[in-house]
Amino acid sequence: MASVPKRIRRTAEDARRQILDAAEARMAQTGPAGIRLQDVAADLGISHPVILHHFGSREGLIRALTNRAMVELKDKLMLALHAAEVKTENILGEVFNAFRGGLAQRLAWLAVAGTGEDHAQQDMVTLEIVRTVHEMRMTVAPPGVAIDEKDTKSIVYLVTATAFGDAIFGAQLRKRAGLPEGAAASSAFQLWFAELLRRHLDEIARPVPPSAAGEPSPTTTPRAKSRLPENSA
Amino acid sequence: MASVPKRIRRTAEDARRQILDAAEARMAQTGPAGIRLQDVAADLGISHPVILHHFGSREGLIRALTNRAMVELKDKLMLALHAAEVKTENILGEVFNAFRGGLAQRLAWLAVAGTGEDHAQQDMVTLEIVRTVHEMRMTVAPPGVAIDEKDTKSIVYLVTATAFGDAIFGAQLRKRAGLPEGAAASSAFQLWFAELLRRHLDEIARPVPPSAAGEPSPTTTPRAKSRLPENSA
DNA sequence: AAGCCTACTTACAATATTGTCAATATGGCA
DNA sequence: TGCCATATTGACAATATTGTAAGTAGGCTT
Repeated sequence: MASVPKRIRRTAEDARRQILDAAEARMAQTGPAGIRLQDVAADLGISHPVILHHFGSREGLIRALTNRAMVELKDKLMLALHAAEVKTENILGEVFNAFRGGLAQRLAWLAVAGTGEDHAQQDMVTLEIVRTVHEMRMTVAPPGVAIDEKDTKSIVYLVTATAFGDAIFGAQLRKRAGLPEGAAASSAFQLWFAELLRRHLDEIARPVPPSAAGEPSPTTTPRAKSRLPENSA
Repeated sequence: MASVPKRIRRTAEDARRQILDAAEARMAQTGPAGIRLQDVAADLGISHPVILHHFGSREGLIRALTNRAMVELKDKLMLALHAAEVKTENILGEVFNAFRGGLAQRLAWLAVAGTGEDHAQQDMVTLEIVRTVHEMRMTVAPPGVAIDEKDTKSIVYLVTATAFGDAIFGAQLRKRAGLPEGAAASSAFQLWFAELLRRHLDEIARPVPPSAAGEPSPTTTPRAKSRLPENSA
């Protein structure tokens, strides 16, 4: 009768991974407030001090969760960027794909749930992303076209902010704005946004004589003013 | 000695307003988790059951907070739209101004903090915004150009999502992406984004023959496909 | 097979936080 | 001036949740 094993002893690595998985799943359902040690432990069939044993505190769990999400984002982005290779047209689509699967929403929630300290890991990941994107852009750029690193940083910023905003408020805003819901709608928005961005990239890639930085004629297609504004201060 | 009034008796309206102000201020400092009845009450020098008396529950307080923020957003947007009037160039700048002062961040936090029910008020506000924006666009549009309401809805969605993403992750992302911080940086980003959007609006305003709705040629400048994608499903 | 490391458990502590209830006093109003 | 509605208070209840401590047991090494 008592063939039920009283205890399952995992390796520390396995335990950590399973706990992170459970916490992630719970957060996906109930939002960041749903990460309660007792509940997460219950989902795994363990007692909640196990979580404290492996992560030190609830904050430690959230930190680990955030770090893992950041690494996942980085890996997906790197994969996407290298998959697109020189085919510039597809890069943006690949990048948007990297944010899919609730990853952006997870990161957004974690950013709100966290108390906001110890961003060392996240900072490193972000810098690596910016660096890689910039190298990609310089590789792709036709000779004679200088890519401003500020421009890369701004693009990374815009894409990230938009993806996050879309992830958090997507469902609510779409419903309230009267747009259809579901994955198709989000995908359609991403296509539209990618098109918008690609237009900017096309203009960057076009070499402009340095003296022609005047005002764009508003009636014709505004092709000048392609660079991002120089951030003063 | 005891000239200190033992009790200050406010009107119900005043009490509600003061409580909302205090909760708002506290949230601005400590995030959405900082809205604790005891702390908010302490800031006002009252006891925490007063809050429960006026708002029923903590959820009620957060609902009221959200509603007030939504109304504030609506008022600011309406003011901005009517201030810009027919001058299309400035509309986007005005709209971005409406999101300033931490309003977007407040709304974003509230969206995360709330349990997500009873969106009636917010839905009404959103619909009114969409309706007003659409009327503005139809007024401004040159004769012979039909403005698709789906396009308006998508634009409202994009602007809102981006403003929210910028509000939540702005500071963090800017720092991590290596962009300068401060109001100037945010303003520069808003200028750049407004420019991006204006380009889209310019293309919309250009009347297209209805038969030219085919596939865009990928190699040349993608000038077709200017409308937002039709959302299937 | 013995022993050790440590993952795991049970029980408990500590605290914070929302919410209830009866009593009080305050300002308007008759 | 006296009454009344209700804003406000203080004390208490209920519960949830993080964290601690000491002991137990599982599996790997020797």
